[in-house]
Amino acid sequence: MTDFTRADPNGSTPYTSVTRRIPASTIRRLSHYLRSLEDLEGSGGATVSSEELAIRGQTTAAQVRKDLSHFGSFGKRGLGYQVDELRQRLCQILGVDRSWKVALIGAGRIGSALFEYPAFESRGYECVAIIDSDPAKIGTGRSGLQIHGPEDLESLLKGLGVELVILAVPARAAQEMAERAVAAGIKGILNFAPIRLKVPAHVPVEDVNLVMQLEALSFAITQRRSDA
Amino acid sequence: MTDFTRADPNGSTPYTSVTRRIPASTIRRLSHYLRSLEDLEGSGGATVSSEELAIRGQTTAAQVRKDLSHFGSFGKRGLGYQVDELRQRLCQILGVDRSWKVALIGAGRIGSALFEYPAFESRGYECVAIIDSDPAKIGTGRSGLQIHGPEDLESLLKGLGVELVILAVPARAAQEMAERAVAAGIKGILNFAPIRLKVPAHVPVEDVNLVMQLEALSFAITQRRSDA
DNA sequence: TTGTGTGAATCCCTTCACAGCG
DNA sequence: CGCTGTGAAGGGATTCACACAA
Repeated sequence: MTDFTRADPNGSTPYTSVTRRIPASTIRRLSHYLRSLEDLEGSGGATVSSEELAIRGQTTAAQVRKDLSHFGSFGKRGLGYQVDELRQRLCQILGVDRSWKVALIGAGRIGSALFEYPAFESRGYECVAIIDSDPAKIGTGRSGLQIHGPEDLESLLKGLGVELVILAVPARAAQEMAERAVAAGIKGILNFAPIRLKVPAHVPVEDVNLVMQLEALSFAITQRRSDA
Repeated sequence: MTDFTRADPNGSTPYTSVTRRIPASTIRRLSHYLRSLEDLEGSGGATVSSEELAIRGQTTAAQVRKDLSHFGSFGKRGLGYQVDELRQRLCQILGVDRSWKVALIGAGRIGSALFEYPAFESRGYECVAIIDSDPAKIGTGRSGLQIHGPEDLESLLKGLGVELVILAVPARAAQEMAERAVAAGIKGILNFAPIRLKVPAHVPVEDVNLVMQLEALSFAITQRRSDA
């Protein structure tokens, strides 16, 4: 469906625009590399090898080089990668060389916890609005932000130019909230509700599903047990 | 490394023990199917087709059948799957046909939020211990459980027979806590710290990395923008 | 000599297509 | 006839291996 087999004039602009389809696993690894590079900036030397990045990211040197090769060639043969330069490049690639306005929909326990997760702001994700349907919460505040009712969703998101939404509402409310957020122009959703959201293909959704991850653990443990 | 190419007498015991390597993506989909089946039990008929499960799980009918075929053949040709029977089977496979004793290490915002996440208990994950290093928290309680200091880790985990650990401590403390938990006999870790834990190969680790997921979103959005 | 960048080979997952059971 | 179960085909991602640049 929607076959974007675009002409590939290859190597046209190796830096900014990327043409080929990038595996999701590559993106996850880039996040790891970025964190490793940040660590290295404090403690390590000025350059890293793919080998070193591989060890820290629990992958292989070839994988590191292949991952990076999707976006250009950033290393020097015989030397490795300039730590600071590669870090900046990865920030660009991952789109974290800027700040993102985020709205929190659902100020329950999980939502609120996230809100003060320190790692968010350090990456430029800035919470600019909180929405919750609980009348007892509306009007009260969290770290300088007032909690609004769901009826304000459209005006808030549009008015503030929100691009990302953290959706942390009960499953039954999630689909509707997602649709309204998309209609209000948001560009991506981090979804905590344990359902598969139906949104237009151009709106990426990342699912956070803790029960599923626990199930993966109990499967792995049970599995191992029943071998042997 | 560690090549477990085991003899494959094939089809020996199609139900309980499984020999072949199962893709992680299959396990994630099984979780979805399980949830769908639970929904169906309330509202739907007594049987489902792979087609129906595929739609609800956002995959294909062939994929559903292939996923299930790793574990046996649970359907009736021409009919589909018995909803209740398949649900039970999936519970067995995922290891949620029993309860799991879970300890929470790190009672910060994220940790505490999880603790009252309703979906956990409904799947049999039972929090039996909370550990935190903050002297102000130790001795106080959360929903009937007292918070213990890190020095009690070993005795608590062993004494209570804890099998799963939710690790929600700052990155710098995570590796040490993980090692102590493993030494205390736990069997799996749900890790919220943004580092790659080094643990023995027989201890499965599931990483929850929200910053990484946000980065995946900003990448996808930026990516899309720089095409066209 | 060292360590990157990359085609080629390999491995693994998904999709296809159909035989076969109910 | 309907729908599962499954070998075979196909497509992607990882790994290999080496040419090449510093």
